[in-house]
Amino acid sequence: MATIRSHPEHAAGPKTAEDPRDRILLAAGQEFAEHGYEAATVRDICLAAGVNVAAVNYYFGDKRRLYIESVKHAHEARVKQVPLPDWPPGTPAAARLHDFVANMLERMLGFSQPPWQVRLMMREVLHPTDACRELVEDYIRPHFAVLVAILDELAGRTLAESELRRIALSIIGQCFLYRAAGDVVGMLVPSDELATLHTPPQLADHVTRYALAALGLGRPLADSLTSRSVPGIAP
Amino acid sequence: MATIRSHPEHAAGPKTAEDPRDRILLAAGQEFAEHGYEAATVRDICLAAGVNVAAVNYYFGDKRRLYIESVKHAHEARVKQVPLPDWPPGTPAAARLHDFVANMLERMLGFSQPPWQVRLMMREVLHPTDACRELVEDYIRPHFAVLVAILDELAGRTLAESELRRIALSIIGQCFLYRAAGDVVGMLVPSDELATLHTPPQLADHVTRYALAALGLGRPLADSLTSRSVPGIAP
DNA sequence: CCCTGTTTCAAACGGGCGTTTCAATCAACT
DNA sequence: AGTTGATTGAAACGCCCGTTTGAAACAGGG
Repeated sequence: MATIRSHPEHAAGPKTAEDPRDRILLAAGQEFAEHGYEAATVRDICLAAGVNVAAVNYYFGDKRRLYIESVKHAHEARVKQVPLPDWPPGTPAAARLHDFVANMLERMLGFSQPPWQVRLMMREVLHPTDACRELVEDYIRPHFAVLVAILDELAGRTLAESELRRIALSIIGQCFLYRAAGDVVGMLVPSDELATLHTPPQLADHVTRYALAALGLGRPLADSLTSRSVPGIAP
Repeated sequence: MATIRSHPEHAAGPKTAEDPRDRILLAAGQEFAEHGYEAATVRDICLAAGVNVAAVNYYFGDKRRLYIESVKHAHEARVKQVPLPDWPPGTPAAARLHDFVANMLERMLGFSQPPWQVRLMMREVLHPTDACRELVEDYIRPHFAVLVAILDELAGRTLAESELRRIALSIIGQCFLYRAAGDVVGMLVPSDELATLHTPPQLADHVTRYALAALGLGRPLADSLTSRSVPGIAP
């Protein structure tokens, strides 16, 4: 038995000590996020995970089920990573709106965490598959409800639920654009401006200010004083 | 041979509907829009176009060049199909803003034209390839400049260019969400509400009203509370 | 030790892909 | 008609895909 035990790397892999199943899930999430379901190959996934090609079939059955599992895995990790703020009672609705927007932008654009998880979920949002409905129910709808509640309070409970939803979607859309079409935004905006005015904190201020002004609760974006700068969120 | 019949050189009358090159471009645009570059197959494209598989190589060289040509083709067709309104001098800026938003929504969501052209361009925006930069320069940037000019006039030329760009992106983001994440929006909003309040005309009204209110030029969306202060945000 | 069930491995299978081949066909002109 | 060059067609090529195989390596209890 002169078979060469060419187990790829015992030390060079990301985390060789973990279960092969977890390593496959990690590598699959990254590959699917980067290239999409069709273009990602199980061979590349297994190479990155340091396992044999047969392992994906052994642990997950086939490529489709591996994909669904990796989406759910990334989703659950993300929920634990960036939870919504836990506002103490009495926190003003306007402050909660700003926190909510900042949280959403940080989750979508923040560099503090590996980007592939959000990229993977974005793919589901943009081109839904079987994993999408679960994602919406567990992850997106609760967040949406929180935003609607904040807006309801901000508007003094004078607006219809349908109108609140439209305003909520307007706010989400502004954040969504930067995540989904960030490359095009980068082409439309000078690069120096991009680095200074289109960062998550700056955008959170802008989106919040825009919403409050539209609701008649803040200073309008355009009046005689705004040409310089409207003070953002005071520390 | 690597010779490509890139364009029919003979000056004879173009048989528009029967030219194999055009039939391939049409079918390719639909297939690429539906399934994406990787998942679309040359065989399906040729089947739909009613030509032999060798034709795509004969006319375009390879799949990649066919893709780029089909994106440009769809783009040019779209520009001719839905041009920007030609406002007579003196048209109020607010009216032009509403027209602009309605035009953009109609172009993105309208049912009056085959949807695959916009779907194809959306793919480029969401996951740029070689064809993207050309698309931005020829198609998106001029529209963006028109929107910025409208906003500049609306704000009485008091806002910095950078601020105008941010507001413009806010407006575009709201429209973009419905196009790119329409499926998720459909899950978050009751279906009856979707059919009545989230149509292109209704959305155009909403987005315009939202922007005008934020600029302090229209009635706030929640106008019963305009006198209330906003603790925690504005000084 | 052997037996038993689980996990890993190299190799291969069948199929679909983009691409190429080359002979057949067509259109136009001499 | 014959010639020529541009198109079309059926078939095949080589490659890589997801998946399967069957045996080797491992682990634990008798």
